[in-house]
Amino acid sequence: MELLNQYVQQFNALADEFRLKILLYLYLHGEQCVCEICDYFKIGQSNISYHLKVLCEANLLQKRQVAVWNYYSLNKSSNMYPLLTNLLQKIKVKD
Amino acid sequence: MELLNQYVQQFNALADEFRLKILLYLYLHGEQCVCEICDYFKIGQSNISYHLKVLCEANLLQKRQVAVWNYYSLNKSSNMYPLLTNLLQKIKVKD
DNA sequence: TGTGTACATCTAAATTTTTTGATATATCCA
DNA sequence: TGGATATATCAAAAAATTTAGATGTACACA
Repeated sequence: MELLNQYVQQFNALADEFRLKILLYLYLHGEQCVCEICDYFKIGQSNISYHLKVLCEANLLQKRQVAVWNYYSLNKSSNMYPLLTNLLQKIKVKD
Repeated sequence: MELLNQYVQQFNALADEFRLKILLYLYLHGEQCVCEICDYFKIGQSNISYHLKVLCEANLLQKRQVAVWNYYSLNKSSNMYPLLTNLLQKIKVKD
């Protein structure tokens, strides 16, 4: 049941309004650093970091460090990437 | 952002090991009543009812009542049905 | 009508997740 | 070196979810 638990972790990462909004933001704007995401959402930095970590651990985001900045972007090699982008596209169009 | 919140609700319903196991059980065995599910999982009836409700409210399951029995099955008209069955098939094969 | 069964719902307790503020670490630049 | 910035991590509080037991309701059958 290891695969089942991997899905549980991924669905759990996706099951949060704020995290889906972060994913949508990165889908629309491409790779962004934490402070840009903080500015955009007007939410505390430690809270953003927490949600980014949940998304990274579920393998939905990837992180790239350049000097002091940590850039996050959708992880194109995730098994969920096709589903996720399909869904974000629908949200983008509809909302 | 209504669509986004619909996805949040659906992912949330899927983000639980026990609920995924219920879905897998119904995928493999077809429509079952609550007491059959209770027998299978050896878990309290009120707890099963709670999880079935979460899955129904996310539109992933449907319910059919016949006399005293409530039969639950995968909701084939859910937007998630294709994804869900694809995923349950993978879990079935691999685990 | 009375009894048993299947199930939902309620409530309280237990558990988990999320938020917030504080602190720590690393890098850059004067 | 000292200060500023970016970000992770920690710990405590707040909030949400899950579990378990009790109760209520509807139906079937004697």
